[in-house]
Amino acid sequence: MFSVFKKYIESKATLSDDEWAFIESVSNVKKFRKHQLVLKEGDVWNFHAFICDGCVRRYSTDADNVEHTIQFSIENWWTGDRESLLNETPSKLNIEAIENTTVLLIHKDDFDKICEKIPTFSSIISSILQKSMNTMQKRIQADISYTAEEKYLHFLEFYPQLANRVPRHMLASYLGVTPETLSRIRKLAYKK
Amino acid sequence: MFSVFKKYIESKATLSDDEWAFIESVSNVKKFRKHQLVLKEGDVWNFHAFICDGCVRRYSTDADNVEHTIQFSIENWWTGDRESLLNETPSKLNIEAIENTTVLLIHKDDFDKICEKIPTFSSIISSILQKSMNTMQKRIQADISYTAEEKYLHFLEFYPQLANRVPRHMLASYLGVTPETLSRIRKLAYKK
DNA sequence: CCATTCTCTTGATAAATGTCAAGATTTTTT
DNA sequence: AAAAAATCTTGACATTTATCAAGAGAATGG
Repeated sequence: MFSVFKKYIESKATLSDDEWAFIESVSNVKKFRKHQLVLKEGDVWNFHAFICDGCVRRYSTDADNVEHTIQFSIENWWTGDRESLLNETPSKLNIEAIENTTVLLIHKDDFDKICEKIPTFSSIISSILQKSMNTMQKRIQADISYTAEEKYLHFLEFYPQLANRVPRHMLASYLGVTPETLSRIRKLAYKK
Repeated sequence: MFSVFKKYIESKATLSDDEWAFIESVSNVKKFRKHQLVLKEGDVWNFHAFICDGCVRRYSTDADNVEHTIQFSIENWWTGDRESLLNETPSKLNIEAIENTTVLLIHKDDFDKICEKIPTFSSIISSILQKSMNTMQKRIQADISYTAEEKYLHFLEFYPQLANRVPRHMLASYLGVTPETLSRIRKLAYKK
């Protein structure tokens, strides 16, 4: 599964064999069954995590025990809890495999070493961060501007692969509506 | 006004006189009157922008000409349009001074040079980016989890300085509700 | 393959928020 | 200081979304 990661990085820049050897030496490939937690609320998150295969969702649980899905991540995306990673505080999030999933984990200390040793890698990562910020900003824009129906259609447009892959009640919690509302929206959208 | 920026950076790390001289040589301090646009939709944004004094808001305008405030930034924060900066595409956003505002602008090419020459600076910036991502994520969580009233109270809690500084209709558009709804929420919140 | 559990949909009703219109208040301009 | 413009609030009503309850449908485990 390391090859998936290698292919992903090499689509952005070329690294030497030595560099790859180092990266591989600090990489851990771990498999999670559907429903297993990659990160459990309360634990400190110490990794950078790349999805080689499968699908996970990041979510928080509110005072009424309702789950709110912050993000879905599929193969060739990253996941994790940046807040816990950065501040070394217990995470307030859960990350759950919603399919059988293979994750490549690199401990943050090792990750920092890679970035130090390999400036190319470092700049790839920073460009990924930038893109990820753009994505988050678009999400915020959608959240404050759109009606529930518009949010759903927007999601379909931007993540068509995901719409059929994630359970609907999780999609509802991602969009910030109840499953019932999503169900009704879908019914209306079909008619059009 | 350069001193404000210097003080901000020096609260995080120390740079040499030479390094400061270089940074200052590529910095542009620009003043904006209340209501003036720092960035106009359609223009390409080429800068990194630090607010020395004042307050701006970043907003988009939707198909019905309704404005949606994405973020407020005051002194000691950054502003700009990362998407336009990164992709060199016309911006879809406006940035408006909502007070008389002083901004320190550094052209992206110069900014990249600073980061190359001064690794300390570069790592300060990347840690700021990380924090900013955490903030955005919390915003997303609030947007999908909270009722309008909770969003307002949450805003008061996290940005007490801002609540009295920004016009209410802009705050409403930041929270994703109409000015009328915000007005009613405030009335209820007082009673409690 | 059946039973159980989980997920999705539908209906009835309640609650939250939006829309439109008008008046009060504040700010800006002259 | 007065007039004009912009902002904020309030009321009546419409629309959207949530809640609760029930049943249909799908996935899961023995």
